[in-house]
Amino acid sequence: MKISDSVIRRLPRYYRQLGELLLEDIHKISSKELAKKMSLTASQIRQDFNNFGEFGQQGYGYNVDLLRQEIAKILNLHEKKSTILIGAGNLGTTIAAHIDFESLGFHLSAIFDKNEKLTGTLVAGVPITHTDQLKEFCENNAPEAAILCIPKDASTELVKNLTSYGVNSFWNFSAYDLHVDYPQATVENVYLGDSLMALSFKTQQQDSKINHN
Amino acid sequence: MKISDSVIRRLPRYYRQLGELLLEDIHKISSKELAKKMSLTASQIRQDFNNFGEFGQQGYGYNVDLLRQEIAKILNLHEKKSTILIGAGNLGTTIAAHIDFESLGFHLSAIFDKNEKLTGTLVAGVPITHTDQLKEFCENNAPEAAILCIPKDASTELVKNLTSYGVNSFWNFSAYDLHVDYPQATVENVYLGDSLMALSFKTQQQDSKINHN
DNA sequence: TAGATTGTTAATCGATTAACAATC
DNA sequence: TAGATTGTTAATCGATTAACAATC
Repeated sequence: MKISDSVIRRLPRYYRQLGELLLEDIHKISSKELAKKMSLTASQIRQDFNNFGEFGQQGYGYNVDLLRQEIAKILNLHEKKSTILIGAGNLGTTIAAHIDFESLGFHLSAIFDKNEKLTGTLVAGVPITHTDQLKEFCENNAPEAAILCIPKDASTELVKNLTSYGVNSFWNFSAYDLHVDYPQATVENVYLGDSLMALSFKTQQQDSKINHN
Repeated sequence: MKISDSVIRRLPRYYRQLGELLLEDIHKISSKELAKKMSLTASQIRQDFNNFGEFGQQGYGYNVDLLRQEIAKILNLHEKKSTILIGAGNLGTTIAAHIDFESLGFHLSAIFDKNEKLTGTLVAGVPITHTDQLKEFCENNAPEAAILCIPKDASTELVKNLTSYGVNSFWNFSAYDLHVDYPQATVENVYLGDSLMALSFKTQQQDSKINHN
């Protein structure tokens, strides 16, 4: 079945929210209560879940622990996908250090940078390897995913190479619309700038609303 | 008029894409051509623009420079909103250094951190101020936006204070669903983890599709 | 059992797509 | 003028919401 992008975007939110509930020692929740917490509707939540199975119990609601595990399965968080990060600059090192890959379904196997001076330096416990070794590493270790923290111009060529080495998941921070031809590839583009522009727009909208009242 | 979230999310993409076109010295484009480049439909693009005005010319298309300027106006990129960043840790300093605030409609006025050892250190040309000074700074400088790069637990209290100091735009990296009660507040939550989980899901979906063929 | 809440079907709403007159 | 392409109205599609029987 085809899962819509709207649903895909809500799945991680459910997963996070259920984690929060467990921290508060809440182990049972109804779609109505969850809806209130997440600014959704109970119908929407039940529709979302019913894309994947029946996780609740009539008259009772949902078991938080169980539901969270089910969503983890749906998101495939248990299969730790071997991942390489390319570009150990400011952004790259921060991503490496800041993201909890293991709990998100990934494992950071290697970090590459073309700057020889950085070779061997540890970032988040992973030594930086020179980009020259990229092909060999991929042939030996078959990483599934790559995180791109390199300038825009370098990305196109690199992605072409990486797909030929068998990498087909891309988490792209290069601030441009990465479009990969290979049909088996999956790309998740992150544009922090877009998010900030959206904030600019929404703030302005909010201001004008207030001034008109 | 109420602008839907779908449209808001596309506006920065248009802005970026038009910038790319200018770099390639392309100054004229039709909705059809733009649609192809952005994987949208020509109708959708024209509908989007017509929320805000008439920017094209029948029989010709759109002037890229002009259209880009119009979208900049719509996004309010020209009004440089005074902004403070809170939390000069790994993520905070990277955001400060990596984001081109000026071209996105913001101006980074100050960076705050509670660690006294960091006070005075320059990050992206801006000296770190101790959090004790936050209230005073806001009273004197009236920043409009705040970027939150602090742990989740500290956020709720901080946001409460900031709203009382008149800050009502929040760019939140604290990895939790920031929900601000104040009706005049605008929040843009960034969850890098959600994005990575979405990649995990989409990759799995892609894999199963390929295996079924 | 009675009350609650799910799973699921039906109705509604809004966003996307198609069509076409207006016009450059 | 003829061709192209917009702006805009109408049709379609898909997502959200409402309703309710099933059932715990």
